[in-house]
Amino acid sequence: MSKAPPPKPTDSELEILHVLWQHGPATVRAINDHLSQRRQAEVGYTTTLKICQLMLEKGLVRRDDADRSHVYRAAVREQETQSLLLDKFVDATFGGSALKLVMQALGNRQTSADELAQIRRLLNDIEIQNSTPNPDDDDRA
Amino acid sequence: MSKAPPPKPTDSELEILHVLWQHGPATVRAINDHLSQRRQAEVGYTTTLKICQLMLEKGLVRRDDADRSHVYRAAVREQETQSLLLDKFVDATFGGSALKLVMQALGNRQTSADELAQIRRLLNDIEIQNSTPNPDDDDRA
DNA sequence: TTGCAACTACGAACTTATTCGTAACACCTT
DNA sequence: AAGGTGTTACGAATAAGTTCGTAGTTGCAA
Repeated sequence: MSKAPPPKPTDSELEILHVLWQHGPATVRAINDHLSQRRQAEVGYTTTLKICQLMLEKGLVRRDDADRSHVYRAAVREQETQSLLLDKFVDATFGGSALKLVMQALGNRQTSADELAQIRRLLNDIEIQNSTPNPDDDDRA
Repeated sequence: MSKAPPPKPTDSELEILHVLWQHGPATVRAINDHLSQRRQAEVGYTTTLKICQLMLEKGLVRRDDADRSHVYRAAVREQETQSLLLDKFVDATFGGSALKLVMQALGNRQTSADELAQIRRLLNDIEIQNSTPNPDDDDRA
């Protein structure tokens, strides 16, 4: 038992992570510019700075402070973070049933033929995996 | 423009809504019992009461106060509420892409053959609807 | 070298959500 | 009628997240 995993990011933190995932390492200035563009209203510079500092303490980002303008980069992967948030959301909103969530997401929404095809492909992959159990499976546990 | 729609429920409020959706109208006592069972720890009775009162003000529940023990019932539908929360979640976590969410939900998770079949059925239904546009569509908008 | 501009650190105000204590009230039993 | 039990109403403490002002520092330009 050495290090605790990074906690669930808050909404504001997630917004900053999106910027870092999409554009790579960035200064607070750059992050703040992206944020201000993404939203309707301007975001206070020190607000963004503060959140970056909090995220650093939580281990959600790392920073390079060699230069005067520190450069922040994501310390958590996009997929893993989304998966973590998804788990909590499924539990809270759909009583833990990922199936209900998927049905709702597909049903109450405009989904293009292309997207449907992608999902079909994924479904096929999953069924192939299910029907041909890999003897090496215990390696990945 | 007459009445504002009920707002997004918080986590605690959602937990109470789950109880009401599942068991129908209930007193605070009954709700609190369900909540205490569902969680590991006991929930304070007045805590549950307070949240019910706040939900009443927000329009998330209605209540019948004819008897001394008021009876609360959900004022919002399960599906609509889940859809509302899902929208926000998809925006915040997956940048608005429901496809990414579905892929993640199916990919990073154990999904049974039965569930996969259900999704396939839904996919078929959607494609049929897409290919045979219904002239009555504007009735449902 | 002086002063301006940009940056970091820090604290405080504000908001929202959660939890619970206490008071007041009604009903029932004795 | 008195007292106990269960209920509602309300206020307050706490916690987490967000926002921003201010102070202090650094580097650069005039």
